[in-house]
Amino acid sequence: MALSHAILVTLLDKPQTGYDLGKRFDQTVGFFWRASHQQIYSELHKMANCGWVSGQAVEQSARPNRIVYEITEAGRQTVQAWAREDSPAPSVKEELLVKLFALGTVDKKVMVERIEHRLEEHRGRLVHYREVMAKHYPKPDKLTANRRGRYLGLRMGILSEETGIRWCEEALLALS
Amino acid sequence: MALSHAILVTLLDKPQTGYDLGKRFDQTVGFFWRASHQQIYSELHKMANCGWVSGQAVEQSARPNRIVYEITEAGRQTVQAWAREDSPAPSVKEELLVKLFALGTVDKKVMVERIEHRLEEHRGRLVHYREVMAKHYPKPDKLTANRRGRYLGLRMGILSEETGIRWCEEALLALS
DNA sequence: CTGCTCATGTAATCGGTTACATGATTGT
DNA sequence: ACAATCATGTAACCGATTACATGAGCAG
Repeated sequence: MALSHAILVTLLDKPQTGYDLGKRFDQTVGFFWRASHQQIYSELHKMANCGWVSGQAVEQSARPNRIVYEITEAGRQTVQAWAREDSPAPSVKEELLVKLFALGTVDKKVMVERIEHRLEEHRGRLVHYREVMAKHYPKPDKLTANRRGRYLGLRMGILSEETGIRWCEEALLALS
Repeated sequence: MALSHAILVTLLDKPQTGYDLGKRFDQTVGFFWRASHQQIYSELHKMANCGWVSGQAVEQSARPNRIVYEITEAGRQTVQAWAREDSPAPSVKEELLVKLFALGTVDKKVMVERIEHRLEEHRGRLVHYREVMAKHYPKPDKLTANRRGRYLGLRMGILSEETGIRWCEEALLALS
């Protein structure tokens, strides 16, 4: 289990529906853990069976009904125990880097284009992260524990993008 | 398909057995794409059916027989076509960062220990990468296309570890 | 009138992990 | 004596992706 924990952590904030979780995932935890809506819904059902969350249907007119999930005491304890465990090294799947290993056999022009494209993605995300930083964490020295965790996550995002940009620039230089 | 391509790329170098591939994966492409031996064997069977590789059994006395796989012309074309495609953004699963999002509810001391442990892992890998760099790429300006690709992969590894170290140090400071 | 947002789900399939199996040889 | 290395595989399971389905309301 692993996605389940990411969901529990998000539910610590406040009760949410599967739909809400899907959207928030894309903005916050999503950088470190991606999940599709199907996965989230099925995981919520499983967790409700385990008693880690409890769902409450909310009737709506002219809209599909919502099911708001709340973390239970058992769920909180699960999070605590999980946080105490050692985290496995992050799993990486970097297709672009695998392609680089075939640089002898592959058209160099195409690789340059791919790296340029990657560079643009990094730049776009970096701009976005910096905006979030300026807006939500203008003074990062005095923060509650909760917000400090999120701040550090954002810092990781910014450092990663900067490194990605530096690597792309270096790679483009080496291939020219 | 994706692991199949990582295998094909490795076979571009020279024909190899599933066992060899498993070991080389841990050293080279393995940083960007991890795979267990079971996965590699079953993938090789599939690829042999597709005609991307051809296997040749080698009898051995007092050792299990080896099956040496070679990339075929069809396999080479598959690599070419795949390299031309756009690479999806790398998928990330960073459990430690997810835990940070629960910093309000979780024991801070435990988190500090986890980050210290992560820091040591980064430092260890960085030392190793720098040794490989000094040994195999002392003069990185004049390289064949093939070796330049691998060099850039190694550079990515070094930059990532350095960034990881910087982030861990920053996080430990923020949590003290 | 086209397409997007809200909101939940099923089914099929693929990719990956874990556990189990064999059996001689070499190193500590 | 015990563990590791070489070398290949099967089977069960879990996790993730892709495709498909529904259906009202609202904006361009």
